[in-house]
Amino acid sequence: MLHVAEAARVSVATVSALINGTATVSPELSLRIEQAIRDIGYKRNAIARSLKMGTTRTIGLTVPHITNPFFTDVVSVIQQAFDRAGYAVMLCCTDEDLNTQDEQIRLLLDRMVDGLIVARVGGGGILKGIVDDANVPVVLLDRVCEGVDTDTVVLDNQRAVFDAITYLINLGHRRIGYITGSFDISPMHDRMAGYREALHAAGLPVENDLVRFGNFHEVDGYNATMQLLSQHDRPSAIFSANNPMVIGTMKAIRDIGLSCPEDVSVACFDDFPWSDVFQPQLTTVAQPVQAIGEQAANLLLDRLAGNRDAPPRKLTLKGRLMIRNSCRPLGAIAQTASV
Amino acid sequence: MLHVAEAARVSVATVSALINGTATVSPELSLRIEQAIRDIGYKRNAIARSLKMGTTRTIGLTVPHITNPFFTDVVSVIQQAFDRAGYAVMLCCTDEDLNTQDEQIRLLLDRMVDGLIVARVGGGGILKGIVDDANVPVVLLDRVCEGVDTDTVVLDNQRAVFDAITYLINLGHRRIGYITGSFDISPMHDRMAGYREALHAAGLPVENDLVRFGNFHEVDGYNATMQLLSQHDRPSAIFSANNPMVIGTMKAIRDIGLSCPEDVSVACFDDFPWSDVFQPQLTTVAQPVQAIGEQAANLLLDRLAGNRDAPPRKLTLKGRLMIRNSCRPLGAIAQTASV
DNA sequence: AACGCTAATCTAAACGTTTCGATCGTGTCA
DNA sequence: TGACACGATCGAAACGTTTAGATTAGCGTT
Repeated sequence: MLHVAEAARVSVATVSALINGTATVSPELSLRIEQAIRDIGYKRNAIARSLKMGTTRTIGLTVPHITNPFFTDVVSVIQQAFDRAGYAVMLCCTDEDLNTQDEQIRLLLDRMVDGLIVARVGGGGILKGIVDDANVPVVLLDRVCEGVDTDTVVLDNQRAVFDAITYLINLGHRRIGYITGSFDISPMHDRMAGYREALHAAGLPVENDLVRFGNFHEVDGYNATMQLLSQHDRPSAIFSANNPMVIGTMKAIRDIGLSCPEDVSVACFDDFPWSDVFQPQLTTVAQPVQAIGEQAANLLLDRLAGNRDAPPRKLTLKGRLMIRNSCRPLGAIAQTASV
Repeated sequence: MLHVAEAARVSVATVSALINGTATVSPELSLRIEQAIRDIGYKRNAIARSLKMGTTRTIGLTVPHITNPFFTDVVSVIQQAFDRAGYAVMLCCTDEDLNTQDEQIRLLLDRMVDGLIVARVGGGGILKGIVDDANVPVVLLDRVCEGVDTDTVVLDNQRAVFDAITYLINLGHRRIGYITGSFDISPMHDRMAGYREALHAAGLPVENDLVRFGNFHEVDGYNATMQLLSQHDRPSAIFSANNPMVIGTMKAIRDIGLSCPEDVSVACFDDFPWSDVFQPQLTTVAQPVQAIGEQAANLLLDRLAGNRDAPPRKLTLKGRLMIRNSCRPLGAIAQTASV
């Protein structure tokens, strides 16, 4: 900028005024300055600007896994929204690990991001402190956090799973296996509640033998399914509360010599673009990824636009059961409803 | 930092020296300073540091689509690598659009990223100028760029497709449809060359009717496949040069009332985690995503470590044909090789 | 006792912006 | 004609660091 000012024989203040339109500068000088900018190929240094202005026009976004199509879709939508608003996005993967998450958040804060969207992992961590400091606005995505009072976008997980399990029950299933991730994160907790609620509503018992834990990876789904299917009285249906794990479930069913949906019905959380066309076509709970991403972006953009003191807003969106052919009717019902 | 210095009754220079270990500071002052840092909860401002140091320890990464699992996987690996090295990653999606890409790159450069990894789109743009300026190191990923001479990691696309098409030919297929993206980007060009080469090697003609263009989206694959299959002499096999389009291909096959592999064999580029278990199990060309990501990261990290003047390094990796059951033997061969 | 050496610490300039307040013509009005 | 307002421009401080070079104190040598 100094060089531009010299070349145009004006002060840096005038150059800045012209660039930002913060003061009127005469047509004559404007011309000279613009010429100098072109000649020199000047580009404003955003770092210096950030330092002075105290804002980076950058937000931080952390997700547990970037290879999970659900997060990918949401990230994509958020990206586009902030892109339109002239913000850059720093994306971090926390790998479902609390320490990593804390580290990433610290990194982002050090870099003076203007806001944070967090699909958090685990319980605790530095998140609460950051939200309470209220210095940078935080939006929680997909996963709420007890004691952390800030803008939030979540799914009505309990209801979504309730619907899915009820669907299975209506098909005649009585022993329904359930594969969950750690209850540390709210969706897993709420989804489990949906499972229980549906069973209760149908007068069915919640059997510990039918619930298995996994850590969000394909291999965990595989192991959990193996355990479920090795039981003497194996479940006739399995619901996977998390999408990467369902691949493992399908592999386990195959490896054990069974097939879906003939021997075992399967449904899971999160939809896939290919679910419609490959067999079995998975029955899934589809999340409104577009809406989730947009709402999260809007909440944060609103805070960034200056609306700092509004009370925390909690948005709850509805999932949608996508019925396909991976669940088969059982018993008497099979006669009439078979595909 | 000023506050810390005052609280510890030392100069800011001493605080800086302690934090960075750039000079020895007495145990006594160290103690006082550390105490003050804790009391105040001081965090070094990375922006101010960047301004002074001329380095942000942040790199820019642009990909055409973040929802494409191939890029997702690669991004994930790159992320981890830079994470380990203490760098942050700014991820941008260019949406397969040259203008967007130029804008994103400018944005990243304004923010003083230390390096750039680009899975570029289209031809031309500002990329060449940036590489030639040699101010910030650039690594090209997945897609080379004529006239842009810099570090590159690509697949041997021609060979990979040659192998896949040859496999189809060996199964007895003679009319093989081919769905490609725009030749603006090198992989599409090279993959097409592999298609031609394989046909030539087998003494088969390259028929224009069998080649269709799409723009990397599912719907493009759908339309292209519809056209291919509506021909009077329809192909017995279809190869999709790009992974999102293959979903469209499968949908078109279904919608037109045919099935895979009975009526039409299908193979495509890029592997999926679910290919192993859903039917038909797609025969694919798997890219070594882990290696691609790691190599790209290493190339850039090496430049960032100071190795600036080494001549551009071009890495070419090999794809691997994953044979599953989406392609069926045709004619005489069918007798012996049928699954 | 004067000197030099070393280690510890500090002062102040710099990085590239933005912005407040000052300055300087110029034209208007009483 | 003098006072005044106004528009255009500028000088300089500030943002929070790093760092070169200055300063100081302590200590062993001669």
